[in-house]
Amino acid sequence: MDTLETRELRYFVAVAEELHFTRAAERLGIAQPPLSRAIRQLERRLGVTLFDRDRRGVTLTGPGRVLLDEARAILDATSAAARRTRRAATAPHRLTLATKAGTNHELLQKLLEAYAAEPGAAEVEVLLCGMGDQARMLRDGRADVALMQRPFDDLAGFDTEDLLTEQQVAILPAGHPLAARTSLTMAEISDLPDLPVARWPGQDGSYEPGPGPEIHDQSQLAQLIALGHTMAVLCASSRSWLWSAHTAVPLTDAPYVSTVLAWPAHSRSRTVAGLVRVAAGR
Amino acid sequence: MDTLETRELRYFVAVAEELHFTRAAERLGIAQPPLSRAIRQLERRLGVTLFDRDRRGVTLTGPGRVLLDEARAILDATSAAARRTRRAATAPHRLTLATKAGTNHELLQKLLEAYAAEPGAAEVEVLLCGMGDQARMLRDGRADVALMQRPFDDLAGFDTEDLLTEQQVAILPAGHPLAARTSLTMAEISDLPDLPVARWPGQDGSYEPGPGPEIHDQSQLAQLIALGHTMAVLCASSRSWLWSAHTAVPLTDAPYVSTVLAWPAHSRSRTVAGLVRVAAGR
DNA sequence: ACGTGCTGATACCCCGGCGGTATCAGCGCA
DNA sequence: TGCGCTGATACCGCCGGGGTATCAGCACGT
Repeated sequence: MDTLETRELRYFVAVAEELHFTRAAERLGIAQPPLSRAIRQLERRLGVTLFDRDRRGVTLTGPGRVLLDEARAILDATSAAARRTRRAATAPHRLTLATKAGTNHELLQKLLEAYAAEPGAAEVEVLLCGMGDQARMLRDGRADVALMQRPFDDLAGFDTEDLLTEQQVAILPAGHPLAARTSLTMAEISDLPDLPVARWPGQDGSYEPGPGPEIHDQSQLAQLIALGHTMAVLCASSRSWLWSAHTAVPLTDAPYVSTVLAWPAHSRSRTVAGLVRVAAGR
Repeated sequence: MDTLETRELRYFVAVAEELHFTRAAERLGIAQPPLSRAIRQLERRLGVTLFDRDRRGVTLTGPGRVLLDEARAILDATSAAARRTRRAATAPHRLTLATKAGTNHELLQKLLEAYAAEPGAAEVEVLLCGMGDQARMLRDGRADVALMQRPFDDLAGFDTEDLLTEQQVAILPAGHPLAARTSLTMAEISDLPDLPVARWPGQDGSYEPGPGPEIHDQSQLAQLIALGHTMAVLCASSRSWLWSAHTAVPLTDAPYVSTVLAWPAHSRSRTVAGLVRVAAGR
């Protein structure tokens, strides 16, 4: 009745992404006619037109866009399911925790120590990944839990446990006039001509256009701030790695940042549950 | 390679739930041999043993339990995908909002009014359901958004927007000695021999054992409290429907309750987004 | 000890459906 | 008006899912 097979969803997503049956077919490694037929069958079974095929190409209909979102999530979930099942078999007492460079290191260390002291604790493998990669790692099953930051990271679809909430601070060169202030507002530090804010790479590795220098790690950032070339807005715990050439000034109107432990919703894994229990201090 | 077909997942879940191949097969409406073969194929493809079949029946292995969680979520997601796609086609400008009896009615009314005033607002259908049903409605695609309460409802897997946070109050018969107090603690009102706390039905419609009366709606509760037979702990906005025979006393140590608007993670639906934007006051 | 009834696994067959090739049909364009 | 491109249709072959019949292990009974 309403049994969307994953094969159909794969086909549908390919067509929806290419908006071109022939190209989608060769991407899938099949011929075009079976693909056309599969999509037609899907449309007939759902009783819904998913694509408009008029002169000048193929476009998604409204319901088609809805299904595209759902199908992508389902396909992610199936490959995640396979991966997690295999990992549960090959490494039954191992837990992969994804974190990104720049999240509170002491917090993680304390968490890991506390968890290791638990009876029956699993071996925890820490996976460092780039900005925003944790969500993908969690979604596709390559990680079991992740350290993430609200409101920066997209926590939709995960269960979370708050670990720490902290203020944001502006990291300035010690010699800069604003470094003498005891607090600052976002307005005061945005668009400073002599101190453009540093730019991190996005999910795809590219940089947004802007005046600030392009950076990709913390040591680089530290160097550039010390040289007086840039500044950055980070959470208060970043103070731990500052140099004497840096000054951290609290930002009164920036949103508070929570570091949270996140894991796939409804994971009933005993190992994940154990780590979460420790993290929650219970 | 790692293409779990939904048919395989359906079969797997059936066996995992029945722990009996023959019964699972007849539940699926197929014969037992093809089912055994399908599970064997799945195990071979994953390279993982999902069931232990020894004398004395079939049991799930550790990896099997992992896959069961994942498979259930995936099957829910596929039927939700089909339902949402169909609804997007048949009622493109309609939104179903799930709420449970007892959640703040004024809040909902204000939200609906504000949304209706938006240009291009969709028609909103309000669906009243029992305790904890909203999550299922949202997950299986029968609802697009839901009003839920933290920490009571399970918000895992949803995106949320906080609407209102409020204190909890004890609703007592006006004549009761404790009704004269200006505040109470949880300890003071638990296990009162003369005022047992009322019991709501669980997800399956059954009641936990306890001394209090079994109730199933608000008017029943109001009646029983007025008669001095029971009491209840509810959020502060419940004051709006109290009678003169009721008294609400703030509970200083009960957790605050947030009424939140919840929707499926990563829903990019324009109609849902519109309602959320209004709810967020943006 | 031996049959009996239960389980799931195996063997074999059949047919529906998936994927392939060949071809058609609409449409833009030189 | 042909040419090139698109997706749709027609037809065919074969793999694989599902069926029946049967086997094999194991806990019972007497």
